[in-house]
Formats: sequence, C-alpha cells, structure tokens
Amino acid sequence: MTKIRLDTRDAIIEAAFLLFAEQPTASLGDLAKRAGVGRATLHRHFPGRPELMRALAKIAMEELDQAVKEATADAETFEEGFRLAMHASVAMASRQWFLAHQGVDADEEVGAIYQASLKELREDIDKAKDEGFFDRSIPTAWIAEVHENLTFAAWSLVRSGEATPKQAADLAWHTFSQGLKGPNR
Amino acid sequence: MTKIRLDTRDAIIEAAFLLFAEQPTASLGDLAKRAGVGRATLHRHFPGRPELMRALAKIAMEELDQAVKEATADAETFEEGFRLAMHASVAMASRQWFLAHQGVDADEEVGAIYQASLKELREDIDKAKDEGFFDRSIPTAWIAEVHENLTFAAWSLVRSGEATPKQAADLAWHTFSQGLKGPNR
DNA sequence: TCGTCATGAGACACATATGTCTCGTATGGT
DNA sequence: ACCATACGAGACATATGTGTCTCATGACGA
Repeated sequence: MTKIRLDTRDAIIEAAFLLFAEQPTASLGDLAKRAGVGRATLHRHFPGRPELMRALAKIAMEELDQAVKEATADAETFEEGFRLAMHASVAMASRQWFLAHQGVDADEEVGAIYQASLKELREDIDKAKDEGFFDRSIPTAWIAEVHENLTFAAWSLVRSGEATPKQAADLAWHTFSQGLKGPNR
Repeated sequence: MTKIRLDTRDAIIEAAFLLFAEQPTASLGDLAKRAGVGRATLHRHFPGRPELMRALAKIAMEELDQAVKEATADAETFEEGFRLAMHASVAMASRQWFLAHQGVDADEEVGAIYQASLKELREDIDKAKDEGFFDRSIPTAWIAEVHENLTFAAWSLVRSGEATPKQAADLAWHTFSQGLKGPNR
C-alpha cells in the first residue's frame, strides 16, 4: 500500500536545496515547478513554508552529519580525517549551504546544532594544530571559515560543469592543506 | 536647498547590502526598519523592489570595480596586484556578495559586466601562471573560485568580530598565495 | 523669522504568495 | 479487474508584501 510517494518527496527536497541556493526568494510555486510537482502536492508533503524550511534544515543536518561521520569513521590521522571530511562536505554541499545560509532562520534548534558542529570542527582544528598540521599563528576561526568556504567554492565549480565532485574536492583539499600548512609538513 | 538627503540614501544602500546578505527574503519593511527610515521614504528613493535591486547591483559593481582598480593601479607584479586586489575585495565584500548572489537576478546587464570582470580575473590568473606564481596543474577556474570564496570567508570572519578587515584580508591572502603556489615561490 | 521640502507615520488599494478545497486521473497493490 | 490513494489542475479565500497617498513635523536655507 503506497502512501506518499517517496520519489515525490525526494524530488521536492532535492529541488528545494538547489533552487533556494540559486534563488532564496523563490516562491513555493517556483519550487513545485522545479520539482515537477503540483503545488497542492507540495502542501500535502509540507503544510507550509516554515514547515518545509524546518524539514529541510533537519534533513540537511542529518545527512551532512551522517556523511561526514561515515567518511571519517576510519581515519587514523587528522590529515586523513580532514581530507575525507572535505570530500564528504563537497558531496553534501547543497545541504551545508542551506544550513549556513537559512539554517538558523528555518529552525532555531537545528541552527544551534549546526553551530555546535562548527565548534567541534574548531576543536579538531586545535588538536591538529598540536600535531603541527596547521600553522599555529593562523586563527582557528579562520581555518574553519576556509574549510566551509572552500567547500562552497568546490560546489560552485561542480555546478558550473568545470569539474567532477571528486576533482573539485581534491582541489579544495589541496588548497586547504597547502594554504594553512603547519611546521610538520 | 536640500534635496533628497544623501545620508538617508546611503543608509538604505548600506543596510540593504548587509540585510539582504543575512536574509535574502527580507521585505522592504524590514529594510526600512534596518535602515532607520520610513517605508514611504524608501519608495521615494527607489520606486520599487526591482528598481532598488537594480540600483544596488549597479552601485555594487561600480564601487567594487573602482576599489580594485584604485588598489591595484600601481602594482608592479602580479603577486602584488593579487594581494592588493584581495584587500580591496574584502573591504567591498558586501558588494561582491550581492553581485555574486543577486547580481544577475537584479540586473541582467550588470550581471553580464560582473561575469566579464570574472573573465578578466581568469585572464590575469593565466598570466600569473606564466610567471610561475600559480601552479599550472591547478585549473584557472578553481583559482578564481578560491579568490572569490576566500573573500567571503574573510568577510564572515570580520562580521563575527573575530578579526579586523585588514587581519582577515591578510589571512585570506596567505591562504590564497600558499594554497595555490607555483614553482617560482 | 519664514518658507521650503525631505521625512515618518499611518491609512489605503493593489499585487502576489500562500493555503485549502474539489474533482478527475493514474498508479500500484490486492 | 477492482479498489485505494497519491497525484495534477485549477478554483477559491486569505495573508503578506508592495506601492500610493495624505498629513503633520522638523530641519535647513533664505
């Protein structure tokens, strides 16, 4: 017995991440069109705009978190961990973009969780500093910013068709690791 | 005889760049409040939302272009040129953000000009590659993306209060130059 | 001091986006 | 083949944002 078609829901979600990244002011009608779905159907899945945004924030957080955790599960060094996290982040860049730019607005709780994950990142950066992976004279906050924004840069490159996700992630990793290099490298 | 107060107009423009960067869906009422002006006054300066966005796009393009041109006027090497351009870009980051994320939408013509300026940037990057400043194996498109996104990273750091514009720009420059380093450095 | 004019506040009409509903259709499970 | 139900299309009411107008106020220059 088929309840709500998962295909439809997924199509809406995927279209939403891409559309709202391109046009944050897009209407629900625009979204329905982009998802190839009727406007009424959109409301069957998500009662209203706030609920949709909250759901997107939650989904984005879960998927991003899981992707990074899975990717870095068997990393033995901070270097390997950051490299794998970068690849996972690029693959989930649409989610991270949403969280960074609509997250707090959409759902305060998810926004707080995202902030907490950024804090974790900064703690890992500090530990990596201890191992000489990052230059101590470079502020941790800057390294975190670079990590996030190079992810977006890679995503942009992918969307423009000038690189595959893997190629873009490799470039991001190269720039990240070389651009913030510490004494032990 | 005082015509339209430039103070008011400038307050609106400045508030608009900051507000629309934080909340792209903000209403004109929100903008008026943020700028500390009445909603009617906003309409006296800019007839409607599309006109406001067009004006912002035009202003952003002019100010960014002039700032970069002035800063790099007496640069003798590509290295110095890129470094000065980075500082100028960070100072004008709110303008660059608007152009990158609302520019085409706001005004097709300005959008085209912005794209042209990015093309110029890529040409300069290619020339700098010839001098060994950038690694030849790194795609020019990636270097351009990094330039833009490190600017945003620096702006973010400034807004969070964790660095002054100068400090942030220095960090961005360091990461940019080290992260994309060519054989001659 | 006086007059001009930009402004803020608020009322108003209008446009667009949002949310609900109905109905006919198609799809998938039984 | 039958039935349940998710769906698209479209009509409709409502909410929110947008744009216009009026009027009182205050600042500035003459």
